[in-house]
Amino acid sequence: MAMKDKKPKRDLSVQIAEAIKDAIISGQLIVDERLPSEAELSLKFGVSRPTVREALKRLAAQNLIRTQRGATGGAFVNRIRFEEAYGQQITTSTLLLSMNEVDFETACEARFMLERACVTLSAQRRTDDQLATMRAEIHRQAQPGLSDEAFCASDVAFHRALVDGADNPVLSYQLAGAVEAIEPLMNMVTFTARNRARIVELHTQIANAIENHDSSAADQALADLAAYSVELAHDVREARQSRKKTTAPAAS
Amino acid sequence: MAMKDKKPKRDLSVQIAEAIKDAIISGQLIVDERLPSEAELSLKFGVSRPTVREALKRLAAQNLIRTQRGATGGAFVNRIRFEEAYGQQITTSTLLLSMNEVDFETACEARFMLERACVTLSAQRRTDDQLATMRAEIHRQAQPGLSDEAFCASDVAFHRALVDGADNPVLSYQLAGAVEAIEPLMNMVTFTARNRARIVELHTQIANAIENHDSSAADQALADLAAYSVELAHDVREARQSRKKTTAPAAS
DNA sequence: CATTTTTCATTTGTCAGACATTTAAAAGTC
DNA sequence: GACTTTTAAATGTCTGACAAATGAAAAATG
Repeated sequence: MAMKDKKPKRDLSVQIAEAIKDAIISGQLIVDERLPSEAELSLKFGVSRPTVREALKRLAAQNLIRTQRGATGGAFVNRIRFEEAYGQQITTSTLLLSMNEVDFETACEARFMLERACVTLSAQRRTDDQLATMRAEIHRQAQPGLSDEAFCASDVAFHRALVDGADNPVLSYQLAGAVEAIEPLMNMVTFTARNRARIVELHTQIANAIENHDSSAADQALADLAAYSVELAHDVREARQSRKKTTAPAAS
Repeated sequence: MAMKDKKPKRDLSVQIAEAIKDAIISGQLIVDERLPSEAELSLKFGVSRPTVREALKRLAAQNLIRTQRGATGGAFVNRIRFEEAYGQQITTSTLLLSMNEVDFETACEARFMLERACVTLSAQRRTDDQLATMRAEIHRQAQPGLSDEAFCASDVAFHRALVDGADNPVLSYQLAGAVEAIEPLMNMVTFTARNRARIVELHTQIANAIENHDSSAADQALADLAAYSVELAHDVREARQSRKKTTAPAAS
């Protein structure tokens, strides 16, 4: 006898949320279309209004619908925009990393490999405005009194401009998660003046290559930056481990 | 006077959900930690239990928590796993594409640029098992009686194996969205025998390059496949437009 | 008639209390 | 000790109600 191994008994609000979600994905419900009112949905699914509401809240949390109060209010199918999708992407990526499923090297490798996929296009398509942003961030990074957090934030802004230079929102969307999610890990690094000088140097190489529409030079500079980031993280980890040995010895 | 433009009045369940979410992201609540019961949360936030429940359902929809009934039950912080994150990623990517925010060329470009970021690593690290999977899918794709859907599914499986060859879960996670989300668009293409032969040929080139650990050859073959995909989609669009002209003439 | 104001019905947001169901631990039984 | 029963705690669901928002219709006003 075939067992239905996935559905011992699923919560009603989950079932309802999935039914509506499928209707949206399959196109039965189109963008900006109004769903039936909660009372109508209660009748339709044969459940109480709180249950329907929990289902709708699940969908709202995924940005699939928005709700509006008032006479002509209700729940409407949401057009998912990149801005909102960014947020979800960043949250998920951040948690995936912070929950120890991924070590720094792996995340860093993924981030730079993805970014290298962009620079080829960025070298071809970058606008003067995006280039100016990159230059401005480099200039900021070279200033002496900058805090580590501000340095990292500028680093993110630099790479954001670099990625946006590819002029492909799908790439920007994907990279947003990869670049920003790694920022907290980067923030644990204490950058020495020498580290910063090297990073600024590499950033300048990238900007120069982008300015000259030189894809391969940009790719090479980014590869160097990737290697240097891993190296830095490696040093940090070693320093931490030696500190650990000092505080908790006899771990052979 | 400075207006608080973002917070005219946010719903209580949203506020509570965000408070808990921040606690999770900031590490105040760690993985598998139990949240207070719904009754306790009601007291703590000064709201009713249904409101707390709606907040918890929002978090559950984002896979941030799971709930369990019974004496030792409650809401627990979820360890986000790649498998679950895949699902969200694919859903979001699919909707972003299907809601017309993105045209096929853009999505296709992003997908193949990202995939090219993987093949370098795949060429270095692929296991014999992954290579065998790729060969098997190629063999399936070459069979004559295959439906378009099955051909596309095999295409996805092939690229999935290719991506997994990079042995980097973060890359696999990112690519899963890009590759699978585009499948519905690919399914609209009716593949002729000649199309398939060309795709199989390119897949074989990729597999050969991966087998020989030849990164640049793999990259080149994938670039060719990208160009061919865009070409195919272009033909499909033209055919559709000419069909449109036939049914609605006088469009110059 | 045109315009402004008021009223009003609709819909979501929130609350209170209750019962059903599930689950594991505690108590009881052999 | 091993097994069964009871019990308490927690989520899941229901009912009914009121509050708040909001647009539209109705009424008042010029």
